[in-house]
Amino acid sequence: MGEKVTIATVARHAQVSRQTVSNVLNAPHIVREDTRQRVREAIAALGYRANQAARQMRTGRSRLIAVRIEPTRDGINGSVLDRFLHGLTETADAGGYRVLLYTARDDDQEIATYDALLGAYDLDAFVLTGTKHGDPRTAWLAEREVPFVTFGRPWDTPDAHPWVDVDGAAGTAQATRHLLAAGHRRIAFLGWPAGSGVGDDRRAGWRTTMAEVGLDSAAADRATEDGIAEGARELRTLLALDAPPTAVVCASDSLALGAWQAARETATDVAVVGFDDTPVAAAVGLSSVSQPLGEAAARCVELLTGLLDGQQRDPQLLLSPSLVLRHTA
Amino acid sequence: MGEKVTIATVARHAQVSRQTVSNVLNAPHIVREDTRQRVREAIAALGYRANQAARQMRTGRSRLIAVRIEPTRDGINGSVLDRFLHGLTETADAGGYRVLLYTARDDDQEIATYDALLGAYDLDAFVLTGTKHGDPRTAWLAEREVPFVTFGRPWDTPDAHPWVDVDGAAGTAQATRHLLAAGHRRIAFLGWPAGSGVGDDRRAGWRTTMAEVGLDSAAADRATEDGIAEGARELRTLLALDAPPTAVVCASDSLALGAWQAARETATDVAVVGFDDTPVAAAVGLSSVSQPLGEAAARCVELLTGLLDGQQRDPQLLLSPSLVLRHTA
DNA sequence: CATCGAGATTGGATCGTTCAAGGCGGCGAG
DNA sequence: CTCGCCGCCTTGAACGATCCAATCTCGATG
Repeated sequence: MGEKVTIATVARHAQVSRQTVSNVLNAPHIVREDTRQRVREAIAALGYRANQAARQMRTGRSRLIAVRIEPTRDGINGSVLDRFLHGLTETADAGGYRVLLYTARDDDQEIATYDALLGAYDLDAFVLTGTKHGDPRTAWLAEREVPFVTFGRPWDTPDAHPWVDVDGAAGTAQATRHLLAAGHRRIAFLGWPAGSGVGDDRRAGWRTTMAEVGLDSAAADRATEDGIAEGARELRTLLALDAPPTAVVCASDSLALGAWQAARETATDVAVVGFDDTPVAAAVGLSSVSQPLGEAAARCVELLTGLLDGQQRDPQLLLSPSLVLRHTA
Repeated sequence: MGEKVTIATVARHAQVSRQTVSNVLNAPHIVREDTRQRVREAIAALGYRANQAARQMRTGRSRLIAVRIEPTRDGINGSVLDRFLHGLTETADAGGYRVLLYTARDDDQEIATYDALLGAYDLDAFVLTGTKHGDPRTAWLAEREVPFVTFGRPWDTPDAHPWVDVDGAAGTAQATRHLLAAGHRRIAFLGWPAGSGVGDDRRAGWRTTMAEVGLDSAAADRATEDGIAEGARELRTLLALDAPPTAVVCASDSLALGAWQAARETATDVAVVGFDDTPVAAAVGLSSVSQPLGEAAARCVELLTGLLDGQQRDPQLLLSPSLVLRHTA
């Protein structure tokens, strides 16, 4: 098996200088057609691959993008990350970038990791999944002018940095409209305590849709921590109302699954729609709002590569989820 | 913000040569105690971080490990990868390595990716999740002496390369013993068609355990493709037997979920145990055999770093799964 | 025919690190 | 006293790419 093929090997083989080979790779338009052709053939014949380390040392860019992989919190909602990562990797590959993983227990440690990765590997960019109010991580990155995109809107200052997100309100609105069309009038919402951007957004979609058709919603609005048991508990309180709901829109599949199980236990016919279209929803036949994760990932990468290659494009993007109907609604 | 800190900056600050700084980092024992101390202080004071690209160019090693992220096949079983990846990333970080992702549609493309990654990034090692009979990927890697570990045994030639795996037979055996202890005698197995190493292994655990207590198992052995519908279908055929089983051990949570649903529909009391302890199992309360994924990942990394740093250790490792009891068994 | 200039090509320097070889002072042995 | 060795440190070169400035080529032009 041959000794390693460098740019010099290619140059010799194609009877040109190193610089010409480099130009063919990085600025093809300034090389004469036939020369370019000859160099390309030599590259193919020798199986030459540019050494990233050498390129990186000179240019300071690594063509590496970092993403955090989280400790699979819940399990039921956690597996969403999986699909996102896959999309990210695929799109990045297509653009000549690679995806590097990192973990962190908290924000401070995550910032320390940024520092380490930037220092040692010259990372080109970061993708953050989810942001919260007053996120220290985005501030740190922005201050140092490190390119990054978040999957999830910044809830305080909408234009602070590039982001891609899925329109949660549109998702719950769609679910609510579907239930209305099916004849339901008393439609409840099962969500998280006010204060989380994502949760409030999902609640808003339901509330405004109800208001649009002149239905009052205040009494049928529930807020609780995420979880199956919590979903079941809240559904029972809803059923205890004078005018119990005939359908429930939920902020997560965990809550939806709990609600569905509770409804079935009490032999009550209640339509349920979850959120995220997790494997669990698919497995038990739960209708759910599905996020276009692959597309979201692709857009994140496109935004980043656009940023890195200098071409500015619209740095904010809101995607629409779709409703997956199964047998619970 | 300061200009970049290189090894030369540290050397000047500590009043030594570049090489001495390098030695403190890579071979501390050959540097005198007080000098070492002085250099370490300078490193800390300046916030120096070794530039990976430069190091890599010289040594040909990148401290990068690649893992394939799969296209989330089923969904129900797919989310296992997530936990494995997290464990991998965490352990790798601790050992000073980073994890790089890649995708591939088929074996040929995967091999092409190996080539590309090795050529451009000087990858140190690969982690493969799952192997099949006569896997071309392991052959390719072995031929080129690229370090790699598989999560999953090679079924043809057990000692061909380093691997970590979970003892599937032990898992189904444990499940079967649990059911026996609970008084069951007619215990069926719901698995995949013979020929897949993993599937045959899981079946064997059940069969030998049954044989040990003198119970015949042939009639209650079912083989089908993976899936919820398939699990439900097979359970119905089992219930149609003259002596229907009172319990079923399954090769996957998909099959188990299908079986459980079918059993409940027909109002038959059948104990069900799944395999993999997926989020779905947790959500619906399905008992399942749980693989120690975090530990498996950690061992994979340890094996690799051991290999890379020259110290040989036992290159094959079989971990024991554990039975998670919920309310289906 | 000499000159010009645009475009293509060339050689040298450079990025930050590690490797290979060599220097220097002190200690023990001949 | 001298030599050799050893421990500790320093110097020069190299890894493979890109950037920069200088040079070459060649057709067009005065």
